[in-house]
Amino acid sequence: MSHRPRPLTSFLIEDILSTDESSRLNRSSLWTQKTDTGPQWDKYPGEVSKQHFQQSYLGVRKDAQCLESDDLEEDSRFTATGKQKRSRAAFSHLQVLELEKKFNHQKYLSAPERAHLATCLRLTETQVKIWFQNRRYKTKRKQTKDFQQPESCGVEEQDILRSTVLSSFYRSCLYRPLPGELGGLWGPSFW
DNA sequence: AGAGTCAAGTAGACAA
DNA sequence: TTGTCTACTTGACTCT
Repeated sequence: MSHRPRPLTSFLIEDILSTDESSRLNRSSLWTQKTDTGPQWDKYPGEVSKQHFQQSYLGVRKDAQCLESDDLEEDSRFTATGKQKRSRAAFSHLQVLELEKKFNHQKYLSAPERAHLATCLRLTETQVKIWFQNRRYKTKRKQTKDFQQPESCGVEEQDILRSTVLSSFYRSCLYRPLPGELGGLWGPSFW
């Protein structure tokens, strides 16, 4: 069986509008990822701008039909040389927010902490690990850049972080939390 | 169209 | 040997 990356906008709108979680899971199980990432069905809504949402809305049904009627789209998932295209999961703003919160608190995670965070955020441990690796490198790069460009030193990292996360949140104005997100980690006290 | 972003891939180093 | 680290690079995607 070949591994096919899930297209970014596939089922996006239906995922958001549907309240039938099991049907969403069934559809997402059509796809397996190249890595151990697993289906990413719950990760896209928060990353999509209103404009992109509106554009996607027109095409999503066609997209879903193609997927259900199989291989019409097959060619688009592979390069001209027959190699599989690489997929890039887009974490939801809430996942990023929680990762950032954790990162602010501690730059390195132990294995149990990583496992716990991964479970809470419905990510794999590898995704959490890679995110922290990338985040540390990003921070270091930024510090280097700031050192070379002292005029930008007035802005605190926390402010940049906050604006990034918030703008991501406001952009994705169509986000609706899943039932499971309303309690626990994303409870009312969170905001 | 080109620049920027970011998750994932790669390579080499290190520790247990 | 295995797992994780840094320091990049790659490739898909978004924004302007």
